[in-house]
Amino acid sequence: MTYSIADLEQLSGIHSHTIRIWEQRYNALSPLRSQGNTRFYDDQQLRKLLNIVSLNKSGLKISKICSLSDSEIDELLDQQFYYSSGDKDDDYYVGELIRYGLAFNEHAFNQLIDESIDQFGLADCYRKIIYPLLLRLGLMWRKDDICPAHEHFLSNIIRQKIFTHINYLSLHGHSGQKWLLFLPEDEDHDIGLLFASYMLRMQHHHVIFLGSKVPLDSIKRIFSTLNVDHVMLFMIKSRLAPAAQHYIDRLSEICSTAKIHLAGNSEVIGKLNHIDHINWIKTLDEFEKTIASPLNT
Amino acid sequence: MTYSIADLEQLSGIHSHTIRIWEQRYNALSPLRSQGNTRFYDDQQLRKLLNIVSLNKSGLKISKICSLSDSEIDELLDQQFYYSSGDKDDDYYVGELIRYGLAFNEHAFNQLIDESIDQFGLADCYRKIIYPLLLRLGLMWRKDDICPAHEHFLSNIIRQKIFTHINYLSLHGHSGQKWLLFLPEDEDHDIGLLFASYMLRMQHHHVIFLGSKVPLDSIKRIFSTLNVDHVMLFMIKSRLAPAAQHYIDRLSEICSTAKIHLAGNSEVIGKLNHIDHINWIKTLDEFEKTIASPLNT
DNA sequence: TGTTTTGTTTAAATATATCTAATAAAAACT
DNA sequence: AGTTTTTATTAGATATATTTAAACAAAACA
Repeated sequence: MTYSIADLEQLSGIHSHTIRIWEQRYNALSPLRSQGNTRFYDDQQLRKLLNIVSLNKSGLKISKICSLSDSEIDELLDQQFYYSSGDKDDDYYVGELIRYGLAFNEHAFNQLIDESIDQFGLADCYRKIIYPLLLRLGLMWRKDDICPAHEHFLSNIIRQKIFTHINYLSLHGHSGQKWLLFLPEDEDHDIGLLFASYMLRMQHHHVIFLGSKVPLDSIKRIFSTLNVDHVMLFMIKSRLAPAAQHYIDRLSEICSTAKIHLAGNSEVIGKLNHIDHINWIKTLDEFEKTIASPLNT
Repeated sequence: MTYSIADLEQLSGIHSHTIRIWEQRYNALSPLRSQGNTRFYDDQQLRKLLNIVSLNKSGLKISKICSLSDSEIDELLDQQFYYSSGDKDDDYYVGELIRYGLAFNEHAFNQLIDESIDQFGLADCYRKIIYPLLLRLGLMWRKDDICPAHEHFLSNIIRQKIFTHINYLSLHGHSGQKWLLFLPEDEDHDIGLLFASYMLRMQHHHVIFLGSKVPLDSIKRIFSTLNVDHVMLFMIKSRLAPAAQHYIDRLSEICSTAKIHLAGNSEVIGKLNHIDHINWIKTLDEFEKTIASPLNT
């Protein structure tokens, strides 16, 4: 799998011009070249760019970042994420689960996660274990400690768990409000959305779950027939500000009769304009409060 | 969402040259044009192309197809798929489920599908109802009778059901052989693969399920550590023959120590060369026979 | 405020993709 | 076998994306 500089622009939210000048000035990336001298990039390079962007957003200067060795960058990335969750037991669970995942040991993974779901309930298990696990997986991918196969293996087991618990809840009637859940066309990671679906159902809300990669045009076609009170979506990927803005503007127009709830990449969401009418969900706690006491649309 | 002619080539398996000449000679498609006169296409046009290709593969001449009206094409498409399954009850189930899906009525859908799973078991329910339902959904999308939101809604409930039943099975120990299941990077539809995972687990096989969009590079990196006996994947999308061949050749090289099982689009698979070592699974029955009596690798 | 660092804009050149049109080759039909 | 239909190949022209390089603007910093 290789990427053009335009692909990198989309995936990182950094203009191609800037990517080039970082290369020229700081040797940030070392792209491969086609016969005709056009740059192209592999996963290794994509990861490096995402790491640079991430450290840059956390305050480091580009020149500084690019002067560091790979191992120094690794350390800084660790510092960004590996603050202890405060609870040693939780950290232990996460570590063990990842160990099992890397060994593709489904049986052991299942036992441990089932045990912790039994103990804490799915909601707290997600907060304490699954969510930190997913964060760490993302970081490990960026550090090249795991490959996509590991991530797919683990996320499908987690998907299985949440789906199973949602299935138990389908006995619940819904007395609450009507929520429409989906991800934009170019987003893949639906586990957070799936968990939101679970939480809403726990509170007896009525959920229409569409999952990932739903074209906005399709939402437009069906929206008026749905009579939903709330729309919830995640924007997780890095994006160029104008693209994100355009998407949210269109969404707002299409879903003007519902309250929109937006979660995800705060770097992207933070740069949006005209979102006073949108509920930006920054933490899981905020989300729980939102759904506990029904909002007025 | 719009597509370039190169996108259409990938999605339909028809060379861009041919797409252009079909337009010139038969007015097959009516692309939009950029300022600079470059063609681009919308979902409507993509569907039309896929319909034309499908009818063409079933034996009709291009010139004939393009002389037909939209409604005549619809009829022919129906004939291609709507042969009765032989059982009126099953057809009724499928129809009702789709009705509920179009209304986003999860409760009714759940009741009916749970009832039929209780009655037939998941395996027979898949064969009689879920699989025909998915086929019909695909056809309805191509006829523009449903939009992606409907398809996402329905397929996520079905995913929920299969995941739940797989979760029950995780108590099973595995005494059988070790299977690795995944889809190529550009494939989305994982329900068939998920069902295969269920069937294998029912037979006490050991399954490593990776799901959709796994890069082959990643398979390469982990394959040697896995010691799997079997690799199973689907190729569902239309592809250009050389691209499909290249993928299978690489896969064969990477997974040379395992038996490869391939299912999906017979138009694509049928054109492959050098696949004597690959088990082409053409029907569900064939698959069941394959996994009932362990193969020698 | 002045300096450094960083990101954006411009320009002209080149690479890549697409366009039209004509011809050749292959496949299907009679 | 000959005709029709369809697909593949070629060529030159144009559109779009990428390249380098320089100048400019904005932001960060001291």
